Amino acid sequence: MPSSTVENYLKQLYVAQQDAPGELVTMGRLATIMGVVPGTATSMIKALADSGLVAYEPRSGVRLTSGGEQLALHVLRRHRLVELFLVKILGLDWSEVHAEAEELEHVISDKVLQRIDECLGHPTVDPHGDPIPSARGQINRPPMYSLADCDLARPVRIARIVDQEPAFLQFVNQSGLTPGSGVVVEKRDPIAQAVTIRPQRGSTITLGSGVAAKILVEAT
Amino acid sequence: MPSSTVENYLKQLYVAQQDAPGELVTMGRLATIMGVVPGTATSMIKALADSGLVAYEPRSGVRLTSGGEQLALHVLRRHRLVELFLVKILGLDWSEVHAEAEELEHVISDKVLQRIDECLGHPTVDPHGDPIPSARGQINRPPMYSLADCDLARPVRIARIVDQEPAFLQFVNQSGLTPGSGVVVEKRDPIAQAVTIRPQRGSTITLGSGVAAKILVEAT
DNA sequence: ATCTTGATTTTGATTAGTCAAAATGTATCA
DNA sequence: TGATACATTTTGACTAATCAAAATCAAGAT
Repeated sequence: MPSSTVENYLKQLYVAQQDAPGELVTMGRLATIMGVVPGTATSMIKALADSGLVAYEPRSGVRLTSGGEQLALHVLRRHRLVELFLVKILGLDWSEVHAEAEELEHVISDKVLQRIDECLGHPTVDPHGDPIPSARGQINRPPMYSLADCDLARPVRIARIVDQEPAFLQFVNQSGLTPGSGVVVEKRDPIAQAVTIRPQRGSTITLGSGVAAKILVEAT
Repeated sequence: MPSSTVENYLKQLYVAQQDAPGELVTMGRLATIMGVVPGTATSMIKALADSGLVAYEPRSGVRLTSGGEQLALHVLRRHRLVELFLVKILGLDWSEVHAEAEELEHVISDKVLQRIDECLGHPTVDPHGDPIPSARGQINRPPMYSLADCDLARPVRIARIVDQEPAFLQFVNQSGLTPGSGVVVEKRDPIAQAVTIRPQRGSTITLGSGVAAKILVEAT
């Protein structure tokens, strides 16, 4: 059984790899993500490499092996199913479940996970719209546009929020931009780095383009 | 935040103290319960004593302080609410939830615990009949007789099973002796150390007195 | 009063995960 | 081609929790 620490390194490596597909994750980046000093990341990665979970290339970076990826996906599955469970069954708030799941993901047994999955009807996305890997580690990641790059004037549906900060999620909530809700991008001003949108319900809002890029949409 | 290890020591000290009220728990006993060598128990207890969670008397034993007891009760509350939750909401089997709760009890936040508690309607006993401490650390422990010492021929109700072994609990299940079910003790043979009982539904069974002592009952 | 026995405590080592700070590489810029 | 800047790795130290084995203590038996 991998420790919680190992599970966290693998999980974070997985999501870091998604951001820059094909590239190695540098030690500096990994250390920042994990909140440790770079030397700690180096020694941890060497241990993970010895267990065959990552491929480590000294002085250039690290990448998950397929074994490491399977484990990472399993952790991610637990995390996301737990999040949805906390929202749907226990009625916790959208914005706070990430932190809770961060702990629970390491102690949920396969049996409990299976019950949770059944109880939720084998869902495919969590409350933030993040895809839930299948029990066999399959994950489907349909290409998506964000409010920063989708078509103008065409109605779209919010599909995913790529930020787990409670404060940010609360803002998203109050602006009527939760996954599932409809919205139209009215205009973009590249100089002002601003995106003006009209939610289906709620008044017109202008977002900075950094924020707009964290809100993914799909065609209605 | 106390570590899982600390929480486990406190929890086990609490239950060990219940078995022999007023007495100190010896290092040997504690070591056996925790599955560590005696020296480990000694050094752990010294650390707990430094944090004010236990009162340690070298070479004679240890007892929880009131602070340590509050913490232990909090852990026990989480453990037992989680057990009931797993049975009632997720439909897990009676006999297997102890092991699951053993892990979950250390990572359930106050907020989640509160939702679980509400969701179950503020229950007072877990699936094995063990009392659930209140949020303020109150616990009511009504005096109880067991099948080994209650009145003969008087109908009683099974209230609590004092053993968490899955195999034992499955036996209890199959014998129709789950908490809530009715039973009559027909006779006891002190020489054979045997107790013969007739469950309300199910056929007459004879138990060894050690086993009978682990099944607590209350008047119907 | 001394011996023996068995529990308890102490000592020294180990593992996982971490940090601080020194040492080393690498890449870029002049 | 250096020199410099910055990332990376190494080294040494620390904490929590543990074990093995030696040392110590307390009590009862002789």
